[in-house]
Amino acid sequence: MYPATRSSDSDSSWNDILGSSLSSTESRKLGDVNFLISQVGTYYSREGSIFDPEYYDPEVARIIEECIRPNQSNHLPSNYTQNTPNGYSAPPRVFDHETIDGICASVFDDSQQSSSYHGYDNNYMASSFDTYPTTTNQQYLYTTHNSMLNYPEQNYSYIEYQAPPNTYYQPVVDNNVVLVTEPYRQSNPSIRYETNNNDSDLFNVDLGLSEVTYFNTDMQIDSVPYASVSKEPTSKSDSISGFNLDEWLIVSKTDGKKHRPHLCEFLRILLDNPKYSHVAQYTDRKKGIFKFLERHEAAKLWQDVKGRNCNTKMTYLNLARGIRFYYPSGTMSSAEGRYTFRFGPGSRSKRSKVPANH
DNA sequence: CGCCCGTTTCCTGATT
DNA sequence: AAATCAGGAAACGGGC
Repeated sequence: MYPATRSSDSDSSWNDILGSSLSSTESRKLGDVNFLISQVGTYYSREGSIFDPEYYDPEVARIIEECIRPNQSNHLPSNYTQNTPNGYSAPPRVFDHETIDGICASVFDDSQQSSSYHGYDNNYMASSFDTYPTTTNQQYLYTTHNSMLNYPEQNYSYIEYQAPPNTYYQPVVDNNVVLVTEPYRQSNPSIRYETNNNDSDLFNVDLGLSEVTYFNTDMQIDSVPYASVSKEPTSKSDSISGFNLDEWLIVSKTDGKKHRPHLCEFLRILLDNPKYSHVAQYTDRKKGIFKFLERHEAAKLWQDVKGRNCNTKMTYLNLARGIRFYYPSGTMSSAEGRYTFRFGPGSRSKRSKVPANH
C-alpha cells in the first residue's frame, strides 16, 4: 500500500508504538510528513520520482505535491552552485519555512508550531526522520518515549549519540530557505531506541533526534554550525606529482601506436602502480578483487586518463557505472562490500596490451 | 559525414 | 539516514 521507496519499518514503528494513542489517520499523516522531510536529505536530486500521490492521505499528498514539484528554482539563491561530494548535479530540493509550516499546520493543526523553537530562525534542520518540532510532535515523542518503558529493557537499547565532526550532510539555511547536502561540521545529538534483535516485534524508534534534546535540555546549540565547503579536498596524487599521461598509455600490439586505455585497462594499471596504492588496492589479488580507497580521486584520475574533450567532472558514480557495464561480458563482476569490484574471467585474456614505458 | 564502440550521463528501485 | 549498487535508456566523443 506504500511505495517501495518508503521505509516500511518506520511506518510500523509509528503505528505499533503510537497506535494506541493516535488514530490511524493521525498516525499515517505523521508518517507521511516524516517521509516527506526525509526526502529532503535523501532524494533531493530526483525530480518527482519519489512521490506518488495515491499512496498518501489526500490532504498530505496535496501539500507534498506543492512542496516538491513546482517553483523549486525560485527559491535558489543565484550564487548557489551545487557541488556535492556524491557528484549529483541536479539542483537541491528546496523547502522554505512557510511551506514546512504549512504542512505542519495542515496535518497537525498546531497553532503554536515553531514559535518557541530557538534554532528555527537560522539553523533549522529538516534532516531525515527528524520529526518536525511542533508542540504536538513533542507530545508524540513523549508518548513514544513512555511507550518504550512498557517493553522489557533487554529488547531495546536507549542511545544518545553525538556523531563526530565532518561526517554528516545536513540541510543549510540560506536566505530564509532550507537547502540541502552541504557538509555539516557537527551533527546534532540524537536520541533513539534500537531493538536488540531482528525477531522482535518492536521496531526501531527514532525519537526525533535533536528536537527532543532541544526541548528537554540546556544543551548549547552551536551558533555557527555549518562548515564552509567551497573547495574540494586536496588531491594526494596532485600534491605528490603532476599528472603524467605516459604512465597510462597503452601500446597496441597490432600497430604499435600509443592510445589511452579502456576502463578495465585503466583499472589494471592503477592497481599495478604502487604510487596509487592509496587510491585502489587489491584485497584479494588472486581472485582479482579490489577496492577503491579514494574513490573520488580514482574518478578524477579516470577523467584525466580518458581525456574526454568535455568540461564535465567524472564522478565515482559514473566510474562505477562504467565498471558495471563490464558485468554482462564477464570482464568484471561485483564483489562483496562497498567500492569493491572483481576482475572476471573475461578480463585476463583481454589484457593483451602492456603499458608503454615512457 | 556517418557509423559504431565504449563509455558517460541520467535515472529509479533496491539495498546497506 | 543517506549513501551506494544494479542496470535500462539514451546521449556523447573519438576513431575509422
